[in-house]
Amino acid sequence: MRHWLLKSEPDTFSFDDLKRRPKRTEPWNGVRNYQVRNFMRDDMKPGDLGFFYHSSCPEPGIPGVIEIVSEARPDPSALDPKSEYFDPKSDPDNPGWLLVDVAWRADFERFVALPELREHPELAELLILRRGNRLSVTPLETAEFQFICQLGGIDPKGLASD
DNA sequence: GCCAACGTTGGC
DNA sequence: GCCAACGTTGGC
Repeated sequence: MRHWLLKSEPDTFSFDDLKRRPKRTEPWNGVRNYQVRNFMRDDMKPGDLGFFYHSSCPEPGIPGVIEIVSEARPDPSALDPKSEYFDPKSDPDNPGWLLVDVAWRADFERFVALPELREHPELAELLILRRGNRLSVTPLETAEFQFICQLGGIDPKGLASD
């Protein structure tokens, strides 16, 4: 199983918004970066666990755990002229942009803020902490995933057995 | 609001 | 294919 960190601006779509969705699931649309598209297409699998990350907000950090619940599939917003994610160059017969469905999985007992992530040598390689990192989806090592779960006050083994 | 970093665009 | 200009991201 792979692990992922998905950024979202909470003013636009927060972890609580995800939790309130029907089936607590949301299509992760609007990805318009090829590297992230390729992660979704080639590496993400249903059952993968990851974190929701709040960015561009007063308190950036991780509120909890999400699960990837679909294979990659075409992102309809790329073809919708009314969508803010509309891509006029998209071809309906050859969808270039993809999405996966993402489900709420668990709240952290404690919110793990960005400065706390930076404190730990175990997380030094975390892509999200790299200066200038702009990818909205980044992979995590299993050890990093488990470590951050513990910072959040939950047992990663409890997630695996489900 | 500032600014560093990086992806994309487009002229050549 | 190069690369400068431009736009966006995101922490501070």
